[in-house]
Amino acid sequence: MAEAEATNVDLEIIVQGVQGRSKPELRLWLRMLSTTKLISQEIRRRLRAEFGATLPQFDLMAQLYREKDGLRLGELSRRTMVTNGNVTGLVERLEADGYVQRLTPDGDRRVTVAKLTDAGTMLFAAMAAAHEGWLQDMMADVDPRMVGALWLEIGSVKSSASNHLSGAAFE
Amino acid sequence: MAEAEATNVDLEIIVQGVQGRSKPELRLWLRMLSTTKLISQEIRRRLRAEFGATLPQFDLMAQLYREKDGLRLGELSRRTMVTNGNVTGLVERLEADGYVQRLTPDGDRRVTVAKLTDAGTMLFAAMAAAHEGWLQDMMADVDPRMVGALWLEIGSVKSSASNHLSGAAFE
DNA sequence: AGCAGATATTTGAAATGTCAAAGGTTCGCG
DNA sequence: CGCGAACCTTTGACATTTCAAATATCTGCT
Repeated sequence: MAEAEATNVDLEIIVQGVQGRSKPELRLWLRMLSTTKLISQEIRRRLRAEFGATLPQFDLMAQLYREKDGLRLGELSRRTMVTNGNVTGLVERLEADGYVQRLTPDGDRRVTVAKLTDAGTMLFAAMAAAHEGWLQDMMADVDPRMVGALWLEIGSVKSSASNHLSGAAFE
Repeated sequence: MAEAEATNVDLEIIVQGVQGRSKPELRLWLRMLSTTKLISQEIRRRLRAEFGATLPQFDLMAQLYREKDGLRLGELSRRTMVTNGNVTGLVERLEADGYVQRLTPDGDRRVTVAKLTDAGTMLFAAMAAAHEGWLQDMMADVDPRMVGALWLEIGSVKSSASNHLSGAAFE
């Protein structure tokens, strides 16, 4: 016995010790972080097991899927929130596997555009359908009204954070 | 002006295209993910800039900080939600920097216990204080009541996800 | 005692991640 | 025209990440 519940000690047992009590913002952050990690890891496991793909590859393909004409690497980088250098390698591997194609537009030779191949499009469609199902499954016990409410509330967190980034000086 | 808003195209422009509409669970997930990434990256930047530390190092030290007697690596792995192999390297580097100390208890020579050094304790205390401030700052625009509500609601998401993991078969 | 199986950590290969510096290309302006 | 600034991508050095296989050690059972 005693082996199934131990998994949930988590990050939430963090920091707060500095002087004993922990501020609500910190508590919320730790819970957001651990929840996101938990779900991400499950998705990663399933993508690997069922499709032999990684989560970053899935994310990248998701962006390309909606843009039939492909995207510049810099644009891909912004949308996936991944650094430029990283995108280079990601696309390289996906190209080697035949899911993505790289091309340089006539106008500007600095630019590289990445595009899904037919194989990539088909693979992604299958993964996306499964992915959506996994999420509904994992959130099955959450009140549907709460799902909508959470979406709004987290939006408020996101925009607050956006407005307080170090580089967000404005002008 | 007009340069501060382009950053927000995000992951939320993902998947949902498979057949047009997107399920609320998926929408919520994408927002959770992008929000968490946004905040994590900001924290990572600041930890690096102000303390020369990485986020995983911070997480690991946070766990050790609350356990004056140190933790076994396996326990550290569970609490930080990081794989065993990963903990090895993290502790190695922190030990090289003099913030963590590794020792083997008398009873069981399979075990390695990691413990903060005095330097590690002082460094972490400083980082934790700053970290808490950053979070309050980033969530400054969020209604305090919402912070509490979110904590509860995300708890419900977390426990639903926990109950639907592939490995969570039970018995 | 002695060995099979359980535990705990390390190692190794491959992918991802950041940042900073280096490469090309294009643009604007004198 | 011609050159420096701006833009886009790649490269290189490291840190983190996962998984699976290898090591070590301990435990229980005969």
